[in-house]
Amino acid sequence: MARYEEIAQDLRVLITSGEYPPGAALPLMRDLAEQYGVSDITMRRAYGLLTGEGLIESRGRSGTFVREHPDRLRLTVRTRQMERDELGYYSGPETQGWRPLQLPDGEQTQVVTLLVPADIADTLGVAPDTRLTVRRRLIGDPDVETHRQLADSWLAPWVAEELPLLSGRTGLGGMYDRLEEWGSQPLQWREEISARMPSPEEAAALVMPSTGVPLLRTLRITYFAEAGPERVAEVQDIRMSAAVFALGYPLPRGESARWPVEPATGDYYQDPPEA
Amino acid sequence: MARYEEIAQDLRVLITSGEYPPGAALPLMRDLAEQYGVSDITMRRAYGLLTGEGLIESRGRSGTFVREHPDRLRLTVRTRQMERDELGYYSGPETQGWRPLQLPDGEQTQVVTLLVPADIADTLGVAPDTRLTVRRRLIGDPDVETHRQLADSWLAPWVAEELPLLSGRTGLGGMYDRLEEWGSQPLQWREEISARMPSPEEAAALVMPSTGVPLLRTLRITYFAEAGPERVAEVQDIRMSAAVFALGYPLPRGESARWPVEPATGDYYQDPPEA
DNA sequence: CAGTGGTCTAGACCACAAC
DNA sequence: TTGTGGTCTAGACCACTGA
Repeated sequence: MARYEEIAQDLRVLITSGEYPPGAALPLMRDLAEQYGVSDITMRRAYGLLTGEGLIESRGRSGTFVREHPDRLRLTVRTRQMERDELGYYSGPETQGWRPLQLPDGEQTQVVTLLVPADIADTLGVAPDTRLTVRRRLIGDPDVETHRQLADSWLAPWVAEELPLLSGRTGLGGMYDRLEEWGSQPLQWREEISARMPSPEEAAALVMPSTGVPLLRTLRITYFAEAGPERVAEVQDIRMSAAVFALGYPLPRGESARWPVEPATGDYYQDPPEA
Repeated sequence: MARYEEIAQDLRVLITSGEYPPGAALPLMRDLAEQYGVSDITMRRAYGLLTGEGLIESRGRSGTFVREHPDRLRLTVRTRQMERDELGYYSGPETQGWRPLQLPDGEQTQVVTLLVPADIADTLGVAPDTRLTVRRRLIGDPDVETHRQLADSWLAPWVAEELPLLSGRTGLGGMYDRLEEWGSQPLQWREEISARMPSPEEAAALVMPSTGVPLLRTLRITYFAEAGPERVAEVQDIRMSAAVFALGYPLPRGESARWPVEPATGDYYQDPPEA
């Protein structure tokens, strides 16, 4: 084990045992380096390791502290609201005050053409290197800056072709109604939850550290399945800080619904970074 | 922006634009350092940043590569099986071959007394610094070393007192039946999903990198609610690599079930690291 | 203005991978 | 054997925080 790993391990024990409780200040890097008889840089690596694990955080030039575990918002999906609403996010009493926020470019809704993330391409049934139009929104609590979610809506090409829905004043809520009329069958929804590290842009938009805290990601999939094989109409990609949110699902008693379980592909972020 | 961040950004663009596709080898650190006219260490930091984001990985001494996104297993819970089964994990056709694996100490089931993670203490209704007995298992596919889940079962103190269940040959499956008899009401289940970075021990047990890939975490909560306020009997803490697993939930049509939504507390790993 | 973390360099040695 | 990433050091300067 490398020296910096040993030191990190020492600190880990002190932190998880409660010696340094959440919020406590850690010793100065310089002091500890001297104590251990290692160089500045080696000590920094030890601290860096723990930062990457989400155990500690350095606050600018005022010290290094044990990370507090903030309360997490437990969110549940409400299907009925989803059917009416055009906002792609989790709702409930705790999200009453939520509204669209400004994206980095100053808009509330951004419509751009991007490379489709690998797992969404897979779900939509398009080639992995396809570019599609995506509708992006940032939604959250204007008063609590960390309570926000970034939501992308990807429409299947056949939907975009069949229905002139994206334009004008037809919200997504209206779209679901129209789709059901058009397909003469009810839509179904499912969600697939995963996690990965955020891109710098995502971290900035969601006001979360870009290291130590993962992104919790929900793919909300809208599809027809009643007649014949599954036909995916839309995939919403909802991203939020895993330090701030937890997602809840009731488990119905008895046999739960199932769907095809072919392996999904993973993804990593595909947003075009500003070069 | 620091020099190493600029360089990382350059590489990010090359990777997400497909210039360096998944699996491709990145230039040697030494070469790039020379090209950019920076020191070795600065270039290492740039690479380290991208590693922490999960974009690239270095394979020992054979080079640095763009991370492949492996197929993710999409898992669904089957409630019926859960009622019968004593194994705390997600099941379905793709987990047919799964069985208990050996924990680092060589056992299949480890029963130890540990500090309760903050969010589980909260759910169980015990003080944050309580120590409780936990039953730990590692379950997975013996043939695919990354297909594994680490599951801890925490019993509420009142359950441990009321029923002599932990000992002997009474599995958890049996426990649920007995609990329902005892309480003369059906048990209910819900799941709360979150993510955080793994501890080194968790990363080792789950055969995942300890950096760049988050841990996907499910709290499966067993409780009585029919008569009076909610009474939590057990919390299972199921952890898996977010690069390998995604969790799926069907959304029932209409009003979905709800439960109390007080903020949950966050957690970080509390396992006793070997000092 | 002192304290503290952030960045950067030049140079060195090691250990394992792949041939 | 060579290539490659991993680790470590001593020393320096910067920039923001907070008294």
